[in-house]
Amino acid sequence: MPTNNHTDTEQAILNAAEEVFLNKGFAMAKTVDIAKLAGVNQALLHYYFRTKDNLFEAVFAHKVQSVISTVFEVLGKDIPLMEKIRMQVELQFDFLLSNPKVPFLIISEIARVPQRVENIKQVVGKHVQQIIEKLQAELDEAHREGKIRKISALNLLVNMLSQNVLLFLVYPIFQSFTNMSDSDLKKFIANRKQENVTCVLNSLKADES
Amino acid sequence: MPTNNHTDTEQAILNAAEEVFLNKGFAMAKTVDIAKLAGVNQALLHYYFRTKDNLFEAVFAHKVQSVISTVFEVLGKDIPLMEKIRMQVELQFDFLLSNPKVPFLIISEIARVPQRVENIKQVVGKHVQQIIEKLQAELDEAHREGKIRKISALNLLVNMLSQNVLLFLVYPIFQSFTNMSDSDLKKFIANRKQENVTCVLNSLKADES
DNA sequence: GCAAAAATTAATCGAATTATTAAACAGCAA
DNA sequence: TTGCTGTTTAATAATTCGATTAATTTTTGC
Repeated sequence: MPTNNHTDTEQAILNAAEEVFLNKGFAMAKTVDIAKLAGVNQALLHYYFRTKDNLFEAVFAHKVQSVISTVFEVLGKDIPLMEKIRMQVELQFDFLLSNPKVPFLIISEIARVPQRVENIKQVVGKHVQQIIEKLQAELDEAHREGKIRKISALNLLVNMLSQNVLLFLVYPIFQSFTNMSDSDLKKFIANRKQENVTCVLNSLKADES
Repeated sequence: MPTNNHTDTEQAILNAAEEVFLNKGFAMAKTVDIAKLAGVNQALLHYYFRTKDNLFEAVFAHKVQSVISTVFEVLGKDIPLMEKIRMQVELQFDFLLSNPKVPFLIISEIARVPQRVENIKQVVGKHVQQIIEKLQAELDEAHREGKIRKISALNLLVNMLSQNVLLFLVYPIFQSFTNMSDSDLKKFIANRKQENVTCVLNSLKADES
């Protein structure tokens, strides 16, 4: 049997591991399954990563990185506030559309190892904190100009994430309960992008007296 | 060593199991831990429940039941629509406040056994479907009267659940990232109740031309 | 009180799964 | 050729964890 070079095989293992860990979480993922999916032998996992933990670590770190770099990319930019928020919601949504299982991975991993949170924070905490401060300043400014109600950046972020993330955690339940076909579901989800933008922007509207 | 009677011990085991399953999910929960937390020997779990699966089943069914009976209680009632929606959001929120780990339990269980969804549907699907239809009729009515924008009951439900549920799935991350003290976090969460009501109600406002 | 049943425990078994090693071999570069 | 890297197969050690068993204590009914 011909062989691949180092990086090809390693990448194949990583891809397989990502697939399995995303769908099962750490505890229910079997290294044998990962090996099988990667089309390699179990011993190769050991050769490249030594332990299941190491392999998971590699996958997890990569995913967290992609979340952060994608999901907060826009907020730091210099764009008009409303435009920026709309883009941010859409960007988050698109990311989730291509990575629907990532929220589950992160949540279940934090349930497994609560200390993971500190771990992540050390990598990206500073960055996130700066973005929040900048956003808060812009929100305050817009509020002073009477464009939006008074709102904390934190609450706005929670609103955005809530609207976007939960759908991808629960759509299997939804599909079943509403007897949607797969294509119906796809339409429903596609539709939620606009709905989410609307909700988030509406939540900012100045109070009516 | 003095002993408890049957129901006391059984209940102690159930309580311990609930605690552990809620925090870890099925796969990561260890029967030894449950036994230790209940203050009994591991073999007693088998004496009362025979298998880990049975024990989980008891906990899970109970939780699902409480979700359904609490969380959709108001929507069926005859109350003015806006009032009803506000109450519904608050009721969901209060439930989550007392049961913050339930969403994680349900989501992780469905990831483990996808067929669980059908299971739950058979118990409560009919009920939920009726509530959705009733709600849709009321929404259509209100739209005709120009009070709200056109919206599907399903989208409204997703909005409500999104706003309420996600917070409880991610607050550990939030707390860490924002360096909130426990009491700060408590305040923030308490505050979200009003924020969620506002968001959901705002999302219904008639479109501006 | 006493015998039978119920409750409980300690000890360990067995299955599943992960980690590890050994031996062999193919491809390739020096 | 020689030697190195990547890879495979095969086997097995180690571990984890749920399940079982057999013995012990407690409760209950008579």
